[in-house]
Amino acid sequence: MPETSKRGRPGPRRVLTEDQILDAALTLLDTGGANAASIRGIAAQVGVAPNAVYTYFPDKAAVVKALVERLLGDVDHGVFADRDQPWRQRVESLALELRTRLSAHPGAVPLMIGGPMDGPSALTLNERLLELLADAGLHPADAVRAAYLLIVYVFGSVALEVADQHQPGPLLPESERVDTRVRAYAATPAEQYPRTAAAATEMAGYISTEQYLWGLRRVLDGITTSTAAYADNASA
Amino acid sequence: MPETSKRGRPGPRRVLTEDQILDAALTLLDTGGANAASIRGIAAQVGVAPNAVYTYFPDKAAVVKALVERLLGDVDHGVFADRDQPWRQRVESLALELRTRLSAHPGAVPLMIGGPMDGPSALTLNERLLELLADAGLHPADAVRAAYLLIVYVFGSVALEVADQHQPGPLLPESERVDTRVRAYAATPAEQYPRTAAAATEMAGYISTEQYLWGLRRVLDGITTSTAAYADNASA
DNA sequence: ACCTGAACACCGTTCAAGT
DNA sequence: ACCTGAACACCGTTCAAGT
Repeated sequence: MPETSKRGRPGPRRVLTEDQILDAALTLLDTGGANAASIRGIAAQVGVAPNAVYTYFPDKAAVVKALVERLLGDVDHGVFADRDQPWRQRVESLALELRTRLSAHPGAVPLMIGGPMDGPSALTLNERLLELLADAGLHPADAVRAAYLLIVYVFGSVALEVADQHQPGPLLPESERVDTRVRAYAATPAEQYPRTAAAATEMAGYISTEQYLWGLRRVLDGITTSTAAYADNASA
Repeated sequence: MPETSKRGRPGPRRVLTEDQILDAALTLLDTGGANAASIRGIAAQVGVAPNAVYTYFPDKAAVVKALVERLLGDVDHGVFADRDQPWRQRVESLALELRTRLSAHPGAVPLMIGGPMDGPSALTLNERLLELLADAGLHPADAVRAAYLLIVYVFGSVALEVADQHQPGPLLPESERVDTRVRAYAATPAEQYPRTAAAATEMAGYISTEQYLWGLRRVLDGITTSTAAYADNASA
């Protein structure tokens, strides 16, 4: 909340906005990885002294929290809001949208899962997911557990995917992503790890989004078979 | 590998071992959280100058890597090795063992998922999991995908659980763990997040291990219903 | 070969100014 | 009220010694 003038005289002028600071943090994150978003780096990026940042945020944790809040707030709720769509389709849309948003800023992912996601955007997302699962016919108790399972799967997948990339910077193109894992598997001695080594050839044509959706569908299958969920969709 | 004497004269003596350094790192991690394992802190802990650590490890990343390797190496393979047990039971045993090991050092969890898990212990674990799923009757291609799904679930669960705890130090006792989430949910305004707020009362008696096993079983259900896995176990 | 002191280039954060 | 320079207590890492 910028609040350009709150009372009396505004002082020698507020030369920045919170959003500019978050923009700078995101830029540093995108180019230098999770550790690049330093207070001093941000300050340099926006052209103020390091301690000027403390006029806008009480400490670095608050900057990170606000950044996470903004990123989660950017999630497009429209793609899974249509209640005429089959519920599994809606969950897949949500999961893909979330993954796309998170993958856009890999450097921010460790910051997200580094602390509790309890901001308004996270709560809203949780609320929408509970609504979706209620639409699916799940009892409230099941919906709560299922929602958490889905959150774990989505964030866990993205976190491991980001972790498997050694360098900072943008995530590799789709075609090379699972390849990181394949290469690691292929490099293992086949005598000691026969199945892992064999998996490398097995996974030759894999695409990371396919693996992501395969796992998501298994999770949805599990939820469907063990709850009162309306099984509106064949599994692929 | 300590290698007390490799050739000629050993120099003015090797006053430490790699293991002592890792012990010190773990101690700091356990008491001060993920950021407490600094090279300088470790050096102080073991009583040497900071740069002495660089005789044993090339840089901090190598220390972290060795620590992760050791923690994953501590996983007891015996608990899921028995091939006479139903395969789902064996997966549950593995998942619980892994969770116990990881939860024992919450400060190390961000370090684990902060980089690729491609050490010998991680590969061995992967190999054992592939064997287990082969025993279950899965085709190799399915086994590879299912193994990755299970890895994502286990590490994602532990990572989010650790993240939900604000303070460093040991993980809260079992009875208070999901409570952290319950409290966050209960604090939300019911008008804006009715389902999330209702979930708080729904989850009143939840135990974190129960939620963990519930999710794991849904994942196993999903794997069973969509592959050639031998369905040897009723779902709970 | 191993350890040390000293230094360099960083951090986050605080404090006493200046406007 | 907002920004600054200076400082404090930290980092990881390197380098030139000493033994």
